[in-house]
Amino acid sequence: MKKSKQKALEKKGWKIGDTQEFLNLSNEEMEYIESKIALANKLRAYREKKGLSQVHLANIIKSSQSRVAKMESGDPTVSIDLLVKTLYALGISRKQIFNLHSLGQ
Amino acid sequence: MKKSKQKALEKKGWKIGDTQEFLNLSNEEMEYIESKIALANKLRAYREKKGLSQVHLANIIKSSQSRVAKMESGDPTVSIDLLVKTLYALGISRKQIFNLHSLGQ
DNA sequence: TGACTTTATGCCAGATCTGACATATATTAT
DNA sequence: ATAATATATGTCAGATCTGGCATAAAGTCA
Repeated sequence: MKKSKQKALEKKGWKIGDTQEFLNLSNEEMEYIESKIALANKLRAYREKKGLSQVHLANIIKSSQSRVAKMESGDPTVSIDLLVKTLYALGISRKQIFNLHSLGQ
Repeated sequence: MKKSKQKALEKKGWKIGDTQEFLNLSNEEMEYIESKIALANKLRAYREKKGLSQVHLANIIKSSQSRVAKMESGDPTVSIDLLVKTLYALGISRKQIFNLHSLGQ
């Protein structure tokens, strides 16, 4: 893993510890973190595409501007659940987020 | 929404309330619940494909059999985060779960 | 049948997440 | 430059989630 990437993640608030510990981040952990960051990027892109401010989006989902900022920055205190719920609130479809088949109803 | 679907969700522990309230479940809420159930189904399919019991999987991810059972049944007390982390622990790739582009590193 | 394995359900203390607030730092327009 | 708007960061009480335990129910096999 590149040092630049470590710096980027640490800046986002992920407590990595020393380099040794960082290098030992398991693939699962990296996949999870990168999933969150990718969802965060998707959220920001959609919000901006709709011309909404973070305050406006916060009102729509009944949250706060600070939480929206944290969602979009990939803050470790934000769950994938919150990101997914927010993307749905913006009108994104399930197929646009997940590679999941229908429930076969 | 079909009555049969309501029954199925209520059996899983989703507190829907009366029919009126159920009918008012927003699209976002339905998308969210169905996303979780789809991930739950995916998890069970992968675990069984690998020939693992819930106990074995619980050991791998350092959790408990009961939590694995709840994950696979779409229990409301299980987060998408936990489902995603568990899928990654089983070796599923990000692309297999999300329609997300790489972070462009 | 009954022993054995697996999965499901209920519960709870401790851990994590959330909304909200305050405040700081951009960014934009004049 | 400075006012106005937008975004970022820190904190915390209350809400939600998690692992683990106990126990029930369901499935498997001799």
